[in-house]
Amino acid sequence: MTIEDAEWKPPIVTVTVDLVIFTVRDGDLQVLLIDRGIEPYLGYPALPGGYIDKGETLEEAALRELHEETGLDARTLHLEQLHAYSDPRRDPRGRVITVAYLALGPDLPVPVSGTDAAAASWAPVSDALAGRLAFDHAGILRDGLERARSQLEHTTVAAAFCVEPFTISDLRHIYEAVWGFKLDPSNFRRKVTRTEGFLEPTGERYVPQIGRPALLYRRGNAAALSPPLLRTSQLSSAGGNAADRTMPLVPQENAGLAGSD
Amino acid sequence: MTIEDAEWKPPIVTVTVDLVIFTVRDGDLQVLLIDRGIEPYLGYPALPGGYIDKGETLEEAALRELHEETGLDARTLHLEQLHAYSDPRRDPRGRVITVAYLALGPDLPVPVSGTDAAAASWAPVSDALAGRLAFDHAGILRDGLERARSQLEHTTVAAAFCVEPFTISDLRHIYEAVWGFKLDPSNFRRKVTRTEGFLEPTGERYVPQIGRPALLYRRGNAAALSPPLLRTSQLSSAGGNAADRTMPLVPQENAGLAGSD
DNA sequence: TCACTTATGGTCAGTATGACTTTTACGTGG
DNA sequence: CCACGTAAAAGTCATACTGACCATAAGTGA
Repeated sequence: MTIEDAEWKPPIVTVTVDLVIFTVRDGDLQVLLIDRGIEPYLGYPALPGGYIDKGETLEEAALRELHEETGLDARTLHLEQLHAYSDPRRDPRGRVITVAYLALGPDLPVPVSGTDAAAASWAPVSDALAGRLAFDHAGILRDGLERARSQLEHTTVAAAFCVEPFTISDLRHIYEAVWGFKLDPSNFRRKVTRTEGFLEPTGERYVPQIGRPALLYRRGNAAALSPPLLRTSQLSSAGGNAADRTMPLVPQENAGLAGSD
Repeated sequence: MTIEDAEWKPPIVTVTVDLVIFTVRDGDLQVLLIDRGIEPYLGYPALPGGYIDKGETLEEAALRELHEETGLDARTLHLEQLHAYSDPRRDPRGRVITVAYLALGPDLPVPVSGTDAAAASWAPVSDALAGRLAFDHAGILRDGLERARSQLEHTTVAAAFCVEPFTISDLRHIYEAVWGFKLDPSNFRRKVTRTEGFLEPTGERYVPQIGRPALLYRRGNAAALSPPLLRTSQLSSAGGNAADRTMPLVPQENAGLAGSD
């Protein structure tokens, strides 16, 4: 932060936050999108977001937008900064830099159409990426997806997708929805139960319509998963039927080192 | 990015980039700092950085500042976005949001005092964190250190610290400097040589003053390290002498999930 | 009762790793 | 020329973790 010349006027920049809000509904990963009510990109789906207010941090702005769009707060879900996007041509109206946040939460009441939530709705990530999104939001969504997938490897955030109390199958379904392929139930159970502080048994159990009752758990207080639960070459069909194997949502992963901009 | 009211004026924000530039010199991790020539924080050490210019991306701004401070470009080193810092009180002059970048490079000619590099110099990270830094740069530096340490676990960036060609010992010294403790030479060798694409043998060898000559390598084209090279409980003394075990540079790690702001 | 479904638990081989030992290849000083 | 010191390179071995797979348990409904 070198300021050599007191007369120098820094370029005018507008700063916004955009939110990649993920949940798992009906067995697949969904993202909250709004329909843009104004130009540019009128009518296009876009990530929710907005300007930062004077005197608030980016994270506070993200939480505020989140609350406006979904009625949720930080106690219910996980929020983390994703990346800042700054292509000078990303917004035709001028110089707008956006800082994207990733929010992960359980399948909730459905977007409570808040104040300015014009038409917020959940869409499967695969659908959202197949169509067009406003601005550079497709790229932001891709980055958010990759971050979410990576976080599941190294942390216990997957539990943030679950409504407590939950079963190990519920948790496994989160992994399967986010990663896009099936996991071996037995090996998955071994991993998560042996990871100290991932799950906290409630003693209760859930009796389903069919099949053996499952034990119920709550989130533990561990944040990190070490050793990690890697998603390399997990191609198990878990039922002998290759047809129920879900395809990856995005064909190419960006496994690169450098942060893109 | 919801813009409901065309009359609404977004708050005025200034955006800067700050750089955490690491290298390994004399066996320990050093960071490039400048001495602030103006208020606020006159005379305090600070991370190099500056305003973004009109029409350039944050990454371009980071590369430009990097070049001004060190004379280096992206071909020589690794650059990635770290985090955006937005506390409204982080700069007493007003609303300044900064996006920090992490740069990793080999020990080079020394900072070429460029145009506005008032007094740029390398300082051991432990020293920098022990003293005071301008603004919130201590926190940024801590985050950069943690990111660098983590990157060494999962990627091959450590090679970005080495001048080609290099020996496996050179590479191991990078890990030891960044992580702050010694590694077992034999196990380290096994890991890096068996990781496809990490090292590319040159066929040449380096004949040192003492000891057996070492083979020389160049960077391979692999970016990811899987399985990762974890730094958990690596407490080997590598020579039987506990005294040469380096202490961690920072006592407490922030291993949390959520992005801080 | 059996059939069906899912949860839970166990086996076993292959891989990766930490701790440790052994051998190799230099320069150097007797 | 040889013993010595040093560090690289290579090997050993027990343990941990994982993927693939098999077995049993605990419910519901016919």
